Amino acid sequence: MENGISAEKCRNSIKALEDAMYVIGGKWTLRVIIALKDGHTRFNDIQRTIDGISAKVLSSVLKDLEENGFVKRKVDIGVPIVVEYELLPYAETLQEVLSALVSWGEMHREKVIRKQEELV
Amino acid sequence: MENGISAEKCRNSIKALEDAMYVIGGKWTLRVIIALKDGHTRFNDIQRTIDGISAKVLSSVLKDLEENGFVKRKVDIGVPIVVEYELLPYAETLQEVLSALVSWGEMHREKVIRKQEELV
DNA sequence: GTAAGTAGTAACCTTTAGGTTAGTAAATGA
DNA sequence: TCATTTACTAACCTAAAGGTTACTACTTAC
Repeated sequence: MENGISAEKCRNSIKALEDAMYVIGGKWTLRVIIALKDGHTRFNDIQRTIDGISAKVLSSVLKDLEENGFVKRKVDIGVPIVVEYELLPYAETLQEVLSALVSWGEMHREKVIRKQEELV
Repeated sequence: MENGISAEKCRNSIKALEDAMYVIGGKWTLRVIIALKDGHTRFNDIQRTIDGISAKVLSSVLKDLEENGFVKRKVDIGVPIVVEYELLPYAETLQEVLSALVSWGEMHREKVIRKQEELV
């Protein structure tokens, strides 16, 4: 385990893991991405879709998503002004992570439920 | 999008996602799992392996991992008492999540670096 | 005339994960 | 003999993520 190459590799994997968690590990980040995927493109629409999120938090999540290249903010200057948030292709790169997390989460929940039933 | 079945499915996926993030989303959780995978089984050994983790935090992470069925705590009553933490097979179910996160993190970092280089 | 919707921001507060320091008690090493 | 190692725990503190409330200025609907 302690030869140079594999230790280096291991450190890189950990770094990558932490980078990923930093970007998508927020409480609301993935939910906002899912809402956008689901076709909700406007601020209040997204907020209504995601139960419990506040305007302040949604605003900051959207800014982070923009900075990270997941989302484009489009402003239509009209009457009234309409702002739309559009998922960029880069968001699709998360697909594997998302589905791995979802299927693990489902599996884990079933396990937890089985365990609880055993205790009854 | 708004028919009953797919909305229900969507809500379940989100729930699963949140469950997963709740279990593995802590700052140190995945790193502790990796250290255990790497063959570090004893408390101080793990702590030395993971740069920056405190005894208090390691202790609580290990307790959570035990509760979630990832880890078994084994006590050898001898002189001195030796405690060993052993990864259970259940931890292997995380493999897909881990590798998806690592490869996404690597890809994302490269993208960020490229972007920074463009700016120079 | 007033309520509600548009997309947010400002100021403030709370919660909690995590960090810091110190200490246990017995054993080994220098 | 003094420091170090073992596996932690207790008490305390901090930072930051997130929550709450109120407000903007304009428009449409009732």
